[in-house]
Amino acid sequence: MAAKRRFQTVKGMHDLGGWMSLAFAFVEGKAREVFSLYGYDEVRTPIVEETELFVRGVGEGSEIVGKQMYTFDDKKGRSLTLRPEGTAPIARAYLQNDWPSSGPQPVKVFYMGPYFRYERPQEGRYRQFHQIGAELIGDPGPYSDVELLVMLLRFLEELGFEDLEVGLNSVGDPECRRRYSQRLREFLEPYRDELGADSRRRLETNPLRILDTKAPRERELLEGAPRLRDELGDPARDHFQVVCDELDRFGVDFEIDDGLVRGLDYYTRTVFEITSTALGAQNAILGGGRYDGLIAELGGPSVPGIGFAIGQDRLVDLVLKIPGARKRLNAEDHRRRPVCVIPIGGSYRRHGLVLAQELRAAGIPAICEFDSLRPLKARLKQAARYDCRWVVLFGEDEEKSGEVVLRDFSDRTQETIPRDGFAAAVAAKIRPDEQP
RNA sequence: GUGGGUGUAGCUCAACCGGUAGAGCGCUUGAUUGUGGUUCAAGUGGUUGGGGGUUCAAGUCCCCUCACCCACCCCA
Repeated sequence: MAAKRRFQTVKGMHDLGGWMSLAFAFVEGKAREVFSLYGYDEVRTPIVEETELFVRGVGEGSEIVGKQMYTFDDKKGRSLTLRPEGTAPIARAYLQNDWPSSGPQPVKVFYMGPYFRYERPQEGRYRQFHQIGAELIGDPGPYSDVELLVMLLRFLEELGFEDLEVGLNSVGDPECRRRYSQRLREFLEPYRDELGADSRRRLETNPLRILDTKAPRERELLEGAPRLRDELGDPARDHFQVVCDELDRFGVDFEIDDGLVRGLDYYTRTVFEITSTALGAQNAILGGGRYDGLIAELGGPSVPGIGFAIGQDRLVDLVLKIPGARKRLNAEDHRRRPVCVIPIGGSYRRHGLVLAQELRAAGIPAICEFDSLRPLKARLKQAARYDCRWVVLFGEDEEKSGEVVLRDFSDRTQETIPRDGFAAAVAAKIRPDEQP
């Protein structure tokens, strides 16, 4: 009775294959390489956490906690949530595993993996998306901010990006924010009627978030608004000054963006974002900042931290748009299969298996086309589809003469070589060609 | 959550004002027996996303539903 049904991925979640998976692996490899250079270690935290972790960590008032979490009860009635972001789990791990006393200070870690947010999908925004992030926990000073940013930019450079827009701001300490929120509220109150419904609500709950509105009328109004930066207390102001000065000294091209306030409640002081105009509406490829109060909020000691999260899906989109990207990815593709072994005749299939094994033992990626009942023609076509450059043929004739046929697809030539030690001979032919 | 757009063969798309579905690519086989990427020939392909309605007749009109895409929102 069951009607034929075509299963497909859940809304907003996708299979990643072909160029996508290549680019994903490429980006991940570069992240490991570069972040390791800066002394960061990789960690992997569970994909599911206690719901309360995110409520406390990300903030009850945030959009994420408010309406975007995949939350469910397990069989014992515990409320669990698919992680919507990476920093709170890292903070949890920091406390749970007592990283402060089990390793060097400050703690430097990076991570990558899938994250989940229940939103309406669109370009660059998916329900399962992927982030690559790093966190530096335990140093309050501005030099850590600078180093983290320099590392980040180094990573992006290695990927082949030249001119990305780096936005920087300081959202100050909690006291500065409270003070400023009050001032902003007073400033906007007279224009209440000109604000959109969202902004009006934020006037009560979180006036800061009004700053990054896209509504033209609201942007106009904000032109004359007091600036958060002018409201910073001395410590926050000095901190930000050092960050800016040092970034200048490193030749980092950034822009101070007064409207840059991040959507997660835990941010303090330095916040940043890197955007690209090549991305469409979802133009932020990464964001981050300092979160000096987060660890304490989760019940730990008062320990400062700073980190960032890169939208891997968006990053990969951009990587694939870089001229020559595909060629570069192919060059780093470990999955290439240069040789295809084709045994001719049903009784030679087991020889195919053995020949292919010998090639692999010699370090040559090889596949075997076992379907010996099809015409040789069709099987050669398969070899071509696998992108193989070489084909090894072995059948009755070869067995008699103790040879194998090695065919080169690139120039349609072929030769016979002795069966014994053929893998070494093939390797010798291929290797020079393999070197870039 | 709110808008707008789109669903026809594995893929990209076509079908005038309703008349009962077509092309390219792909795939399979062949052009003498064991040789690919070109060419030629034949073949394979679809309950037009699903359900209901109007009509003599629906891919085409109406309603519902589902899915995908884009934007708002939000963020990575």
